[in-house]
Amino acid sequence: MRMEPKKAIPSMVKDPKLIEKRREQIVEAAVELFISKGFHKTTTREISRASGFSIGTLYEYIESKEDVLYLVCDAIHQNMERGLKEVLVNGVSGAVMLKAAIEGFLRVMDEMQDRVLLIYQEIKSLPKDTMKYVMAKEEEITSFFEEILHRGRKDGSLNIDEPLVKLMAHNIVVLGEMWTFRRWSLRKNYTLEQYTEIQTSLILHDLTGK
Amino acid sequence: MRMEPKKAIPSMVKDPKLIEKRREQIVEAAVELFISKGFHKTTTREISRASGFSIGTLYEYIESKEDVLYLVCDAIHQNMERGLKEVLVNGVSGAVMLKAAIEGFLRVMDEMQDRVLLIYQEIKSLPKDTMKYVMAKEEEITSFFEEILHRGRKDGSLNIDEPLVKLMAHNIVVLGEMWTFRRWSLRKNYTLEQYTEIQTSLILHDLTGK
Amino acid sequence: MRMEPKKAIPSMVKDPKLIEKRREQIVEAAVELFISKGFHKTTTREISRASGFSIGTLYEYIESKEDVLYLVCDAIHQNMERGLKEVLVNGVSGAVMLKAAIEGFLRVMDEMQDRVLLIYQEIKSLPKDTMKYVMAKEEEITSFFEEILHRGRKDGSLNIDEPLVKLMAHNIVVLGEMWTFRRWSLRKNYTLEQYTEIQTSLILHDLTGK
Amino acid sequence: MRMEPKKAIPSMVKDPKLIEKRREQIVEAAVELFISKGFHKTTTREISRASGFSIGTLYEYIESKEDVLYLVCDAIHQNMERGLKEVLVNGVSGAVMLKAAIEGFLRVMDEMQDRVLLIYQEIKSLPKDTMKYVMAKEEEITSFFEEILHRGRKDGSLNIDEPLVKLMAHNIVVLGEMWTFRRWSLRKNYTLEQYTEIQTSLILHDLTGK
DNA sequence: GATGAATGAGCCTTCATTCAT
DNA sequence: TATGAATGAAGGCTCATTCAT
Repeated sequence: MRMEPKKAIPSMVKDPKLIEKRREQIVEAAVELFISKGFHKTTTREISRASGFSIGTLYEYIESKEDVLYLVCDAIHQNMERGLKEVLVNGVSGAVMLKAAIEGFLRVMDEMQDRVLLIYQEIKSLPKDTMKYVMAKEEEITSFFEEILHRGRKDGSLNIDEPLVKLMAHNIVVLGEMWTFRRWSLRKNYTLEQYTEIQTSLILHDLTGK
Repeated sequence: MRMEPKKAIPSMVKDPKLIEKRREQIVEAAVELFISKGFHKTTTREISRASGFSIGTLYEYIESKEDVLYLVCDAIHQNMERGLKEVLVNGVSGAVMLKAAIEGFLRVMDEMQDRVLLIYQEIKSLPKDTMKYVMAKEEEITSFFEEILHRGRKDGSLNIDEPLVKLMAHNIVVLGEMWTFRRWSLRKNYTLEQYTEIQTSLILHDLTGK
Repeated sequence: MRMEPKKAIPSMVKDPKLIEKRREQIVEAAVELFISKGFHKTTTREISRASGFSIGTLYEYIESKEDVLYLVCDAIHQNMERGLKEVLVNGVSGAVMLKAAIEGFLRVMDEMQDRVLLIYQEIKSLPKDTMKYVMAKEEEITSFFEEILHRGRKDGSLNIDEPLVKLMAHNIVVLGEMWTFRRWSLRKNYTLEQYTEIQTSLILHDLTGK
Repeated sequence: MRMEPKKAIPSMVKDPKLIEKRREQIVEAAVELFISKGFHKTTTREISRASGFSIGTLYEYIESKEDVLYLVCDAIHQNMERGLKEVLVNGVSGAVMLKAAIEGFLRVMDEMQDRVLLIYQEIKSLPKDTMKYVMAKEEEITSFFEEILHRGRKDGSLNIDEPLVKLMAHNIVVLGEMWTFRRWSLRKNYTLEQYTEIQTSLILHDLTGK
């Protein structure tokens, strides 16, 4: 999984350690606020207050409110990536790996549902330019599954045509996202375990015939 | 497909015909604006101007900016419903009907992609109360596919367990939505026809074994 | 009691009977609204609705919202005058007449408290020009008591110097007004009868020594 | 004279000294504007401009336009209190004290006539809740005279029955207010000195027989 | 005469951002 | 580095008044 370049956000402060620390505070505060009130209804004052410092200080570490949104999206993606990497088991067939990856992915999506939803709903508020960085991350996650599918294709454990790989990877990712943004209905009818079990077996049925 | 009740938006104007006409103008203007700039960045003045009348007149037909968003969401859903209904063929098996419905649904989603996206991204800006009306519509669409699946189950043309019906309906709807909100990637790799063909065959493979 | 000239308010309508009728409707509706919400917070729409006709019709009988306020003030003053005139007894001494007049005046003020207050609080919203007409009415009421005092002075029943007459008249009128605009405190401690009794005896004590 | 609690108006600014200073500027500017144009016809922009800062800054020190009105009323009352306190002479009989108090009170009312009028005419524009604070001040002033009357009653210098005390205190206060809100007529006929002399002697005549 | 839809100036308030300390 | 007071453009909404029907 190749890492996408980050967007560099200028800061008035020199010390990189401090920048990192402060931005962590900002993100932690902002995530909660964005989730509960949305990006537009959250004020910079609220962000600075919840971050534990003044509005002036906030602007020492960012250049605009939208930077905070970028920082937040980026941090969320980082978390997702961490969760995905933990799931990877080596020395097994692509099929086995896929099953584990889907299960792990759905577990991560379940834990991060509010954050996933946040990205989906607020991404459009990013400047066109910045949005690309975030979309790239999204693509990265898709390619995570693409790679597993490829591996299974090569080792013969998965029965899938080349042109189908990309789409199937999308399907899997959407499976996870749908658990977050259709939760109002899905939760009423299925537990995470049930959901995982059914969706996994549908996918594997398609790809292995079993 | 049972119709959900609409939220009644009070108007200062008495003539219902006129209300309908003006609200159509409002919706037409607002959809474009919301799609291109987003709900929050669109001003009420812009809406009124694009609708062809003054800000005062706009407020004769709505009570708040959020009402416009509701009107827009409602109109979009109505269009979707119309599209879906046209697709229904009678006197055929559930399986055949499902295939046609998916194709038709994807066609509709493709035509309305911007609008579908709009609903997904701005729905959270609706007052909690109003949001329910819009979510109900969303559920309605899902149940459209649920009913087809049920019919196929009964006539034996579809092989699906009862508890799976709801989830499969969701899967199908998400299939359509994903064509709109992952278009940045899907379009690069698949045409609508390819997408339809692959997804339909995956679904039918799951449900008919063929 | 010489009548002050009224301000003439132009109307689009020719029939004077109709004008009078409509304006009565307007006043009746507006008084209630002004009392409960104040002049500024009452809209012309509300006035027309409460009057029983459309906003367009309202403006056939007035030229501005302030005209309504004038109409209202004028009607209230007319009522007060009517009340005062009823109180006048002839063929008695000035002292007896004064006692009766004060009692009657206080009764009228008690009955019309909300309206009296209304004039006091909203009079400043009248155009400078129009305000004069209303102030003149106020002066008229004062001179009502002035005349009684004069009569008592002449017939020897009241012991009062000429230059004191005007001030005493004012004092009496203010006595009545104070029952309306200090009611939040006076009502807690005195009934109208007690209030009347005390104030009357204070006045008469000053003017007759008894 | 027991002090009534003030209504606390939240401010975005932390420094209490600065808050006080800025609010003084606001009050100074707003009093003039309210007197000349009335509360409703004065805009917040005018207030901020006349205060010497921007509209944004104005709202750092208040939460709503009505807060300004409260601030203004409160400041006026404070001035009145200061004026009243200066008038108090100790070590004298209640009767002597009363005479001095009335004279002082009328002098204060004369100096502050526009402001007194302002309170009377705009108090109703305050939120019900806030109005109570202002009314309490009004009561406070009445009780200032009540106390003097009580003292005179106790030391035998004033001849007044207990139940009459409250009403007489009201009468005195109204005497002062009437000098402001009937000035259009009183000024034409009496100077402040004449007015004071006559009213004082009427009161004292009632209370001492002299 | 009556109606009521249309108008738009103008109001109060918010909030991202700056900059002197 | 940190602070927080100051700024003012901009936004949502109201309402007195007009005028075509």
